[in-house]
This record gives sequence, C-alpha cells and structure tokens, in this order.
Amino acid sequence: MLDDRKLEVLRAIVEDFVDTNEPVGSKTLAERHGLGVSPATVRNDMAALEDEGYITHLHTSAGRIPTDKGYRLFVDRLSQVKPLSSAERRAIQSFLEGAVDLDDVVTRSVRLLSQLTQQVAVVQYPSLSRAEVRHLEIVHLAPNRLMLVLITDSGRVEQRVLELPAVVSDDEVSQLRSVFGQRLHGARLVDAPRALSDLPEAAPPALRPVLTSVLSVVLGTLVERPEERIAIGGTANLTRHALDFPMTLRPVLEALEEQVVLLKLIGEVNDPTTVHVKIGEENSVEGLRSTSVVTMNYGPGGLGVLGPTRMDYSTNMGSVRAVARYVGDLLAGS
Amino acid sequence: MLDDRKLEVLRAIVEDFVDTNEPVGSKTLAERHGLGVSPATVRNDMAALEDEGYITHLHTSAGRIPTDKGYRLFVDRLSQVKPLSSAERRAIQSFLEGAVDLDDVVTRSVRLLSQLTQQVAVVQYPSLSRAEVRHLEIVHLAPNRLMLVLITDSGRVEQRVLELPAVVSDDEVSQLRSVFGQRLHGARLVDAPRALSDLPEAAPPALRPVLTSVLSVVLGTLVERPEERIAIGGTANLTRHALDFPMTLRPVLEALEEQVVLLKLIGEVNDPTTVHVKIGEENSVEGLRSTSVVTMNYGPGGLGVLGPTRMDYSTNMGSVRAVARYVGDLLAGS
DNA sequence: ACTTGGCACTCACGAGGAAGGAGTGCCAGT
DNA sequence: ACTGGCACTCCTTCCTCGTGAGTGCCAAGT
Repeated sequence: MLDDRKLEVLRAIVEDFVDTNEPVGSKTLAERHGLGVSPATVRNDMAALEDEGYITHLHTSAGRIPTDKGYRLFVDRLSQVKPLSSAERRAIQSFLEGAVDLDDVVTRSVRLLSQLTQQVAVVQYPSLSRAEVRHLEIVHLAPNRLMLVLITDSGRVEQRVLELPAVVSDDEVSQLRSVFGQRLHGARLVDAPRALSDLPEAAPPALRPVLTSVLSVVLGTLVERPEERIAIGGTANLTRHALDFPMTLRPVLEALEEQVVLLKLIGEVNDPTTVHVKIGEENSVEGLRSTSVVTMNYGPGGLGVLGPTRMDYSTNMGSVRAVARYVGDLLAGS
Repeated sequence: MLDDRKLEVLRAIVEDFVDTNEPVGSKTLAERHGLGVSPATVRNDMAALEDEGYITHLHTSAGRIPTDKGYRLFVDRLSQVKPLSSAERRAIQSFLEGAVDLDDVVTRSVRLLSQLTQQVAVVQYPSLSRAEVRHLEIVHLAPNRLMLVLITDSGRVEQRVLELPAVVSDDEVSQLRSVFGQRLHGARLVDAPRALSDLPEAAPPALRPVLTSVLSVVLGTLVERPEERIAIGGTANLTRHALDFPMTLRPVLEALEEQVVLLKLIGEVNDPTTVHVKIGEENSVEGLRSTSVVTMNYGPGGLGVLGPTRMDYSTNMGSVRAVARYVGDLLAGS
C-alpha cells in the first residue's frame, strides 16, 4: 500500500510543513526535495496518503498538511532522534554543572530545555516513592508540635508540620529521632511501611502515642500520597507558535496550570529508557489535543517538552534525551 | 481646572470602559450614567479631560478611553477599595485554613488570588532576610559533605549542600550543630553576621576549619544573597484579556518568567500597610508597559495581581488587600 | 458664563464583488 | 507506471462604497 516513495513523500511533506508552516503543494514539493518525479506523480501519491489518513488539506485548492496519524508514522518510521552538536552538549553540561542543589538542578533543566527546543518545558522533581531515605530529621518546634524533614538520596527535601495531641519532651523527641533514623536510613520510601510496621510494639510504652502520630504522618503524607512537584517554564514560547493553535492559547495555558495534568503528561511512560512522543489527539488531556509532548525519564522522575503538533520532532527528541541523560547522571552521581 | 463634574465624567468613562471594553462616546455616557447634562456638555468636558491628558481616542470619530494618567487619577481620587462580600471572605478563610505547610499556603494563595481577580497572581515566599531562625539542622550526608537545613519562623525551609575540604566526624558535626543552634536560635537572619562574628575564636581549635566553611555558607548564601522564591499562577487569565494587549502576549509572558522581574514588581512598595498600584507606563519593566500591577505586603513578603490597565481596580485592590491580610495573619499565628 | 441643539465632517468597519493564483483531480498519451 | 495538459475550485487580496458612531464647533438659549 505504502511503497517507499510514498513514505518519502510523507517525510517531505512533514519536513516542509514543519519548516515553513505552510500547506505544501505538489509542485513545490517535487522541486524542493529531489524526488526525481513530476508533480503529477506526487499528486497521485498524495491522494493515496490522504486516503490512508496521513495527510489532509483544509480546502480543495490548498496544499497538504500532515494529520496526527501522519506525524505518528513520521516519528515512528521516518525520523531519527537527532543527536546534539558537541557545542550543545558542552553548553548543557556546563549549565547543569553549576547547580548547587536539587531545586537549582530542576530550575536550570527547565530553562535549558525550553531554550534548546523553543517550546514549553516541564521537569518533574525526583519522585519520592522510589527514593531512598537519606535522613529523617524531627524538629521540636513547640511543646506539641513537630516538624518532620525528610531528605532523600536525590537531594529532595520534604517537610511536614505535625500537631500532636499531647505535649512531648525534648528527650522523647530525640528517642523518636533515633528510632526512626535507624529504621529508615537507606530504606526506599515505598518500603517504609514494611520497615516500620512493628514499630509501635517494639517501642517503650510511654513513647507509643507520639510514635503512632508521627508514624501515621510519615506513612500517610510521605508514602501513600507523596507530593509530586513539577517545574514548568518557557510558556512564552507558546506565543511563538501561536499560529499553530487553532483556537486560542487559553485551554493550553489552563491545562498547564494543573499539576495533575502535567504529571499525567510526564508519567504516562512505558519504557523508561527511551524518548516518548504523544501527538495531538493521542493526548488524554482535553485542551492539549492540538499539542504534542516529547518526554523521557531521567530515573527517579520525568521531563519533557510540549509544543504544537507541528514541531521538529527529531531535534526535540534529541534535546529531551540529552537533557534527561545529563540530569539522570547528575542526580545519580551526587 | 477639573471641576467636580469633569471628574464625574472621567469616573464614568473609566467605569464604562472597564465594563464594556469599548471606547465610550458622549451620548451613551450621558444616557447611561445619570449625569443630568446633555451630550454636548459631556463633549466639552471630554475635550477638557483630553487636553489634560486623562483620556484619548484612537481616531477622530471614536469614543474616548482613559490614559494611564486617567486611571491613575481614578485610582487615587475617584475609587475606593471595594471590600469583599462576606461569602468571599468565608471562602478565602476556609480555603487558606486548609493549608498544611508554607508551600501549601503560597500555592493556595496564588490560586485564590487568580480566581478572585481573574488575573495573573504572584505571591512571594516570606523573605529570608527578615525572618527569624527557628532551627538550623546540620545533616552529615557523607564524610566530607554536610547539608544545612534552615527553618524559619514563617515556616520556610531552605537547604544547602556543602562540600568540606576535609573529613569530619559525627561528633564534630554534633558539636557544630549545638554551637550554631545556640547562637542562631531566635535570631533574625539579618542579625546573623553579628551573632556569629566571634564564633571562630570562641570555638575549640580543632573545630575551626569546618566551622569556618559552614559559617561562610550560612553567611554567604543564606544571609547575603538569600534566595527569594516566587509563585505565579493564573497565566491563562491573560488570554481572557487578550484584546487589551496591543501587540501580543509574548513580552508579558516573557517578563513573567523572570524571577527578578517579579520580585521587582512586588518589592517596589513604599508603605507596607496599604495596597499599591502601578499603572501601565509607571512600570519600570519593559514588556509590562501595558499592564497594571496591584500589590501589597503581607508582612515578610508581598503578593499581588497583574492584568491589563483596563482592569477593575476597586475590586482587585479589595481582593489583594483581603488575601494579603489573611496570609499575614496565618503566618503570624503559626 | 455655562449649557444646549444643530450640523457638517471624519473615519473605522463591513458588505459586496472582481481579479489573481495556488493547487487539485482527472484523463489521455507515452 | 509516470507524465503533461487542462478545467475547476476556492482562498486570498484588493478595491469600492455605504453606513453610522462620534466628534468639533457655532450660534442660540438660560
């Protein structure tokens, strides 16, 4: 059905359209790309491609533009992830190496990605659930008030304030500290419930009420529904491609304000080691049906970029992959 | 020069224009607002107002619209901060009371403000410099690596990782901990340099090298250039008023991505107890010359909203003031 | 001295129409 | 299976013209 030349025509259409943002006609296409056939032949191929749903045209006498299905085929079979230039690699490296803490790494990654791709960039903080506990600090804020500060191996710091039903002494707090410290140090957060399950019985009776409160906070807010954080940047780039958005930017901007949506974007990844692309209607999020998302995991979290379906997939996939790898290495090494 | 009726005409123009987003003409104005004079009279007043620079028109046969100067006069002399309805007050209260930690307070405030005003909301995290130290924790991550976790009275938590030139023992770390703890507890961060100035001499010689490193990080990164954080939300609201932006949203979105710019917006406040308005050209930030900003301090930080100059100043000022007060109370009480 | 009705003038805006042109689909020829 | 030719579609651009909202100014009224 789709012989090699038809695929070549599709590739040419996608590349031309991405480049010029104008529906591409048979004549210009046959000229510009060295297909070695006449416009008429290209027209026939185009008609076939249109029958299969890979391209459309807005009205009878307009050029063709790729459909979501067309982009999909292009990404899957016709394009390759484009490696970055060595200059770009160096830029990434030096830019990310300057980061002083996790917040900084994430912030810089967002900037970097949005500047490299000229799209909206999204970076998830390392997920808590898969993280290892490096330190759990219990701070005695007030007689009946504690603050838990959890530090993970990826450098993330989470805190929770906790009101106790009864007053506790400094001494009891340091007992708590050592008990939790011993049990949790080096444990992964998902394993915490198991590691802590027999705590109440094992502890001295006097400590139990406090211990149970603290335990429930640790398990409840840190393990069961760990707070996922996400950084976003480069929203201004949306206006750069404003022409590509059929209606307005409104729904897109609205969707991008929802943490849940962003997590969904980044989280829906099957294979954690490759770049992943969602195109237009493939997005489960209403309001992002006219956008494409390129994502990848860097290990304990994900990152990616979002832009119009008419984007340079090869390059963007390259950038996302490169940044994901650098960030992954950076976090693993620290 | 500007008698009462002229001022009344200006108010009517501003209110009408904010309401309808259409240049307002003498006839409709004389009808809709009970001015008790004929259109011709209104026209004369308009001509006077235009001579003074309070209003303009885009072309000869179009209605009048307020200039920045006109809005300024309106805000200063013709409008009052509009108190919120009791329903709104209750909504704010219940919405903010649900917050569990500082991050949550800030995030919720941003949402709240952007929803109340239908504009872009900006909330600064409580500034570190004015904050009191509640706790400084020193965590021994690795033999030659420490993490400092600073907790302030406003609930803010800052961390810094610190590489030491030499290996330190757990014992030394706990000494450090107690030394810093004693000196800093309850001190304001701006007073830290004084409180810590004689530390190296007072400490046991063996501890000095480490102590100096830690000291320099505390002073350098936490005191001298404390990291200001800012949360922003409701960007999608910009598209709601897209018609009001002469060019595109681009420069506005770009400006909003700069932390520095946001800080400038919120920071340039003289009187910390009242609502503050910057209108159009009054904004020192290029790119925000077509926007107005309504801000107020809530105590250790500031917050505000940003929108087109054509905004409902009375209501927005009311919302900003109300939220600032609630947030201020909330943080002071915790 | 201020206010008012009248009146000519300006100018954005939308409708209607024609010319231009890019691009298609189809067919017959090689 | 490819190609050139050709009629057709229909978007785009440009023009014109009528309409109406709104103004500025003047002379008359209070």
